[in-house]
Amino acid sequence: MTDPLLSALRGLAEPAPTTLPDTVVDGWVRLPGPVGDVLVVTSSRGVRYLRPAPGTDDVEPVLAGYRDRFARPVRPSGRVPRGLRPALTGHRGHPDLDLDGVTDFERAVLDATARIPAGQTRPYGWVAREAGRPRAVRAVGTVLARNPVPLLVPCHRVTRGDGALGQYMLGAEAKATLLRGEGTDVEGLEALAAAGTRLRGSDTTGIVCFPTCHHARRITAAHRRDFRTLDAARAAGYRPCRVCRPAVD
DNA sequence: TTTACGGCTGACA
DNA sequence: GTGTCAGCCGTAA
Repeated sequence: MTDPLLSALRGLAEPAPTTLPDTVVDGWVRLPGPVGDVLVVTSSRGVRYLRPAPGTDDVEPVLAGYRDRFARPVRPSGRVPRGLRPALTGHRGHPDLDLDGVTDFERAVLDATARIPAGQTRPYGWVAREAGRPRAVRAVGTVLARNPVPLLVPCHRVTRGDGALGQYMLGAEAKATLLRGEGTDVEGLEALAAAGTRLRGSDTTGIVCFPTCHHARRITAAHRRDFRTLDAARAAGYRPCRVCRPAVD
């Protein structure tokens, strides 16, 4: 005679049956991404997790990482959330995200990062300020290092304060590749960093921006003024751009 | 409760 | 210009 409880417990160790509703079990799918295949885990509410896919078919280490972090079961799924493919191929597309379980600070950091337009970059310090903790710059790096959904929350657009690209979960080279793919002039950024330029203003408007700000890029060479610090720009009579917000006024 | 740890930053040699 | 150090701060163990 079989003990029903033992039998049920044994069932827990088996792969989740495909008849389980999506609200209980999350599903993973492998998709091509801008720097190689990715594994994406989705709940009924949206994308929860994205990581580089292993070179082999053995996806178990990635799934184990997911279970460890979220304590939720996951099974293969053919379902691709709306907007995910376009988001991964550089087109407009914003799949729903399920950021359940992240702390308030983490959410604020991810939200701020998600507001950085494609083709532009912002420093860690900017993210910290936008997240409401201007001094938690280092902690922003920690949060982004464990971004559950890189590429979708574009942490590759967050750079060091001096303009250097900085580190990235998928490697510094991937960071540069992703930025180039979005039309960012990476070499130009590095040249600015080397020159100590952090802000760029227009002497016709008296406004300073981050160099990648859409407004900064329209300033003609004759009217361009580069600054090393915001204080220097202010001393010269410039005010921060209200779009890229190098500072709050 | 305490400690250690980072995708950082600014100051100083 | 480059290298080092201390400070910073939210998490996880």
